Amino acid sequence: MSTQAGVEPTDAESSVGARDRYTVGSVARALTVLDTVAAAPDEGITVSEIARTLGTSKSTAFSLVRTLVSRGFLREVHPGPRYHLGMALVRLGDEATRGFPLGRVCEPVLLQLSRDTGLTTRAAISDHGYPIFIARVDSPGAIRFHTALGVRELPHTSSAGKAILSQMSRGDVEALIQDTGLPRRTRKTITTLTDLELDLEATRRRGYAIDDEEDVEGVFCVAAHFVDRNGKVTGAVSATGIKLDQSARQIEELGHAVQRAANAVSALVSDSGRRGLML
Amino acid sequence: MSTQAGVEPTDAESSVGARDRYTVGSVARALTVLDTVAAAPDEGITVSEIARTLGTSKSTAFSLVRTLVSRGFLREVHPGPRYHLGMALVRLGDEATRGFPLGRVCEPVLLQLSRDTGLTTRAAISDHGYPIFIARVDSPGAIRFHTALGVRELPHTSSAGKAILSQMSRGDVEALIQDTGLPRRTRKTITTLTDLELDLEATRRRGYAIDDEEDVEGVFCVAAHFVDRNGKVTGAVSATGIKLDQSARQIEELGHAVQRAANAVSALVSDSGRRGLML
DNA sequence: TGCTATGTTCGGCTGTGCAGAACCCAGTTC
DNA sequence: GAACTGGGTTCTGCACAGCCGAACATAGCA
Repeated sequence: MSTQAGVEPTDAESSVGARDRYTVGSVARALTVLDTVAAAPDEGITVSEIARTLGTSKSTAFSLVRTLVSRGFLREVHPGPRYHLGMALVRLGDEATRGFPLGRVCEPVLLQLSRDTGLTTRAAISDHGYPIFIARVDSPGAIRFHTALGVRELPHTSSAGKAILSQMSRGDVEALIQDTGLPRRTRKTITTLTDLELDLEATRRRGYAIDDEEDVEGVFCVAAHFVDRNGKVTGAVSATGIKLDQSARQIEELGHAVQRAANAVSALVSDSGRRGLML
Repeated sequence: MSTQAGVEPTDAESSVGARDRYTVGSVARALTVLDTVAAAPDEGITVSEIARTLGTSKSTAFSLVRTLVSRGFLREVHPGPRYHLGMALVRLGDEATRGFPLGRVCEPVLLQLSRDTGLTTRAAISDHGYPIFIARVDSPGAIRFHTALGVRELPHTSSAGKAILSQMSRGDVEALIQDTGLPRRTRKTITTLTDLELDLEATRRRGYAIDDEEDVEGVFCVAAHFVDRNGKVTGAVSATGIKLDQSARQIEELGHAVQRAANAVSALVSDSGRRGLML
């Protein structure tokens, strides 16, 4: 219950390290290189910049980069040697998604929902209450949201997160919020526990969650949770578009469409006899 | 021109190593772990198995795995600790595809083509003549091909490869075939240079390439190349389905649909003012 | 022509990552 | 239930691999 104590398990994992005595340093460094390159702007990143963010010498960063390049995890783009993520990551990423059958199961549903609504649609799995998006179908329109896959989003600012939270017990929600807090993202972000409880109650009543510019200004989002064969909440389906003063009726229609999609996913999940669908 | 000489650049990259003096061993080992896990069957792989395929001690493999797990590149699935590719690879893979804008550009076109034909559609870029698929839209139907992204396919067994080859000079094609050979995949695979030349000539005449069970038994595939703003061939669009005695008319219609899609990609590529679209 | 940025190469010291052995633990088999 | 056979985990010590720093090459800029 109380948080101030907390035995002392947070000691080692304070910084990025998480060195649990078996961590091999150079590998951890190399992985950090990958993260660094991923976070770099579109035009790529130089060895020197990598060395700076890693806090290592240029020659060390150079060796790591060369190793990653030789295996296709990074690619060198001239001029002025700049590095991008490589083909091997496309390959492994594609393969990794196969490990989450849920994503593949959702895809046709997302496709249909995207066609019906004209919006970008996504599916998230619940990682202890946090939504992690694992599948996406971009809207046919020109507007592109930079919606990353595989990252743990905040539970209280995304509609998918709130759809998941709405099905958790009050105690679990409070415990989760203890950990993560309620950081503000926009002026409309929910920042108090009572407001969150109210919103979750409303979500339960109407059957779908709404994110009205609470995560990103100008972005509107609706989501509904889905369950596995045992009724356990495993994730949510969401549709995202730009905020343009939708009428209450439009929102309701959208909400129901998303709900139908989520139900379809629930059915497909129960259907696919294979247990698994882990996480 | 001649291939037999070849200064001596193939010395070091003989085995998997490619240790160009700056390679850091433990990182290379860790990357091999990722490849190993990726190649493992769906139910995952154990530390011991990894150690065996790596040819290292259990404890070494254990350290590497722990490091990768702590960073989310692998995930542990009980019971009987088995490892799968992790969420970080989904994230980086998704991010990596952003580095190939071509993929994102193609997506709506592939979506449309998939809707029109009911088939799985893909886009490949040409890596020195070899096709590498970087985008895919699965067919809505139940049949799923295991079509991996990011892997270098054989040029002579895939329709995308032949579509690309058909636009290369005879000399370049011969040089390429010298390197890769014409390995047989099915009983219908083209295995002689003259047959290949004939097929490429036919491809040029009709404007699209056909793979009639030449790569996988029972799989039929049609592809057309696309070009960048300078007219340089940068890749191909393909549609894949099961072979079911399509009529000549049906094949022709399919071919033209794929051609239209490829032309659409060419237009979009030239259109998107940004040079880049590298590789 | 300097100046400062980059990438690249080298050699030497130190620390770390490796192997191996020992230890658990769970499931089989007799 | 004992013996056996996998698995995973822990520990120690040594050798060498991986770091750093310094030096060099090169490119852009004032």
